[in-house]
Amino acid sequence: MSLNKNLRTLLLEGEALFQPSVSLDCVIFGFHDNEIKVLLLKSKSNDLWALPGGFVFKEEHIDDAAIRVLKERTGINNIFLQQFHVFGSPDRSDWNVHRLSFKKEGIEIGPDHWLSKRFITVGYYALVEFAHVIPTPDASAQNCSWWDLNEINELFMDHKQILDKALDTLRLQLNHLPLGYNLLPHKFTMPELQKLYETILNKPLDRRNFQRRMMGFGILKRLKETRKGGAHRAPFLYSFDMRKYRKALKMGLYGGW
Amino acid sequence: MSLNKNLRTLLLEGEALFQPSVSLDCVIFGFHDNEIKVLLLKSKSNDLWALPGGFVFKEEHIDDAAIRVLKERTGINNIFLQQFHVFGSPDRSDWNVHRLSFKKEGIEIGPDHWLSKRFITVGYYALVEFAHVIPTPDASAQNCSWWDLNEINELFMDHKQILDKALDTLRLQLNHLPLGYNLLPHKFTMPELQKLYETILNKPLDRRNFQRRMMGFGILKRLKETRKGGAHRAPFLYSFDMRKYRKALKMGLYGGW
DNA sequence: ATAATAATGCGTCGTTACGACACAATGTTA
DNA sequence: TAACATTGTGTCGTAACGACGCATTATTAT
Repeated sequence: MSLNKNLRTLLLEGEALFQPSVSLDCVIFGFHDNEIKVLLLKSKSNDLWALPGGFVFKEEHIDDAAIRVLKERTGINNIFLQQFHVFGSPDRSDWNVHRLSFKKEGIEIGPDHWLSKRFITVGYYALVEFAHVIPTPDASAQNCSWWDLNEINELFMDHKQILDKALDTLRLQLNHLPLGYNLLPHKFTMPELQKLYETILNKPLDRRNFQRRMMGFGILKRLKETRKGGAHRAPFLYSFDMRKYRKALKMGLYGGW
Repeated sequence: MSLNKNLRTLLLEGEALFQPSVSLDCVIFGFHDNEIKVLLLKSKSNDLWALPGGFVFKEEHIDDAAIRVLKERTGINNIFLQQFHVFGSPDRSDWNVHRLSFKKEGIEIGPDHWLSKRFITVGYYALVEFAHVIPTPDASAQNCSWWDLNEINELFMDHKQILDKALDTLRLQLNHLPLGYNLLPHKFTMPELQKLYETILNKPLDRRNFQRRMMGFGILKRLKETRKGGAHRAPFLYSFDMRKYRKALKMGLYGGW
């Protein structure tokens, strides 16, 4: 089996290829059906789902490694990607977990195997346009698919904590980044944008005040089209005004002194 | 010489003691004479100043390693300490720099020496009370002292970039953390607190509006004492109201939705 | 002593931001 | 064609905030 071969290659040659001790894990956020989605991998050798992650090549920038992983799992370039935390507990994984996992695949690894050693992992979160993603498993996974944020309970190792931390960071940075540009399609309606914010903040917002505030930022432009086909009055479509958007990013965005 | 012995120990035994590939560097901020200060180390074997840094013991949490470094350089426990970025460029150091540095000390290290390898470093920034710090050099340093932020130009390797990034992060997080508690002495005056903000933000603020806003946060209490001895009217002393301070931290602090 | 000085304490005014809410407009379905 | 649900737009009152005036007070100069 081809994937299995890739897995063996990883196990045998990984130590020579990758920077030791360091890994990275990506929390890939999407937005669909008014729900926050997270892209997860189902391990072949383990019943738990996990965040897509990877290792850093010996001569690779760690941010480039994250971009590479993202590209491999989603097929997307130019992803909004951000470091958010380093998870450096000495017991965030133990080699026995890996041993048992790989044993199911008929592969034996000992405590001295490079994968059994302690890894410090750098967390990245990504905001991607749901519809553009082609979920693609890696060598060690049998499945790759979107999960509803609210339905995620237990994950592999400390990945649930990593996910939670990513979400906290996202909420903290909400007022500093023009959310939506990366998560929504090019054209979107105001109610859709509002739903996104409501979902992330986990609380309802006033329709009219939301619109006033959003428009006040001056980075949205209303198109002449409306979204017909809905069950009621057709809402206008909006898109981000890239000129003002970039300008706002440079100015340091909203709020503050 | 004792320090030299420590240095040799580090060079010879480091590989066995420390997690490979991973280091950490600390940007230690202080505030004194209306200036932001940064604690720097002067290498024995190099003319450049550097951020205090260190490595992570095999069974040590990376955050604990940062706490340990901070404790060693400043003598302070309970420091406000925060990860802010991972610097993972493959060429952020090259082994030749280390080779030349140590050569001056009469120590030869080759490209295969563990210190010559590539390191990915985790940046931490700390806010400390200037007067409590006892600057203490480490084994590889001949000097440890405070520098004026504005007078820092070139630093060892990429440490200037790390410093700049720390400062950016600090400014971004200004509205989310009650600055001052960690940087100022227990009792302080409103003009002192204002100077701190002005220095970090690098722009003047209105005296009266600043006071109104600060008091509005409800985490300061005005004492009955004044600071006499200044050249003019004696300003009141303030201190943080710890009960309300902690409460504010939990509530998520100011601003936002 | 007494006045000059300069920084601090405290308040006002006008504008803007924002939460709560009312009402009109519009596309779909019964 | 009417009922309905959702969207578009505006108002009102309060709170936040920037700009600014004036009184207060500790030190210094005369």
